[in-house]
Amino acid sequence: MSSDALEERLTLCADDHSAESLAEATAELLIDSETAFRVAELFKALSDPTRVRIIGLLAHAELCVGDLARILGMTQPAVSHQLRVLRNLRIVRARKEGRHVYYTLMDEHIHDLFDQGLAHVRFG
Amino acid sequence: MSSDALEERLTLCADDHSAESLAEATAELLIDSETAFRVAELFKALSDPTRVRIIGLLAHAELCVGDLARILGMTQPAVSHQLRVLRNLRIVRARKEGRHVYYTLMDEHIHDLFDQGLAHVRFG
DNA sequence: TTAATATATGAGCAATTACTTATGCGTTTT
DNA sequence: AAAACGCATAAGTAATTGCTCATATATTAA
Repeated sequence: MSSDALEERLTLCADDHSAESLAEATAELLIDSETAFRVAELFKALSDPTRVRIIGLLAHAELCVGDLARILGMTQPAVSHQLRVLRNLRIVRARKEGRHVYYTLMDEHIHDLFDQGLAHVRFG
Repeated sequence: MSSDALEERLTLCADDHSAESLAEATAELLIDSETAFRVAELFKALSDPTRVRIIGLLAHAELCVGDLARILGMTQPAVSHQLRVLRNLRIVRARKEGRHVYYTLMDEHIHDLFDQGLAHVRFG
């Protein structure tokens, strides 16, 4: 669902630049502020190198907090803080087992979104 | 290319938690720091509500800076600053014509990545 | 129970961010 | 030529972020 075949890409800004006619022409194109905030929030969760590496690991393996910290060479609280960010935005899911907490990615949708960003950097 | 059918998702952290065996098991899964930085940088460009709205507009229309500012109800320098962020990361492309500068999204890959994030928020 | 382990959380700090106002540069108009 | 327009940029500022160390909570072991 990348681009709609029915609609051409407009080029505005030709003659009239009044706020009224612009608002009319772009009313449906302008993303409302709540949606914009939530989209930004989702991408923000993926916008830190540490979280990128955590997601990259959890895309292929279920890991507990301590092992994530050891693999990344970071302190346990630092990793826990980042995991909380990812949990709050439903990027990862936690499964408690004894005194360990195992993390994985929430779903395939997140996996795809992440892979697409990774692919864009690797073969872009 | 979402998930590889050949590989099962591992569950580590079973018995041995030594740094050596973990490093061995996850060596290929761990994203190198430069790649992690660049992926984070890409997502960071999409992680601000103003930039999300700009990208949402440019996904459907080619617009000059002044009109973007009018549509968004923001000052022109504020929009210019965000456009520079997007330009530096090759998210948008600028086309100069007279004293106007028209912006659009760089390519369909960016369009798809953005749409996927938007869809995840809207239906998901 | 007491001690040890695994994780989560709170406070504090340096670095970053997104805006503001002021101004500079290039293009068009008169 | 000068004036007006469109955009980019610089400096400054309040708010946010990602870490640190210290501590709280929960589970298992002795």
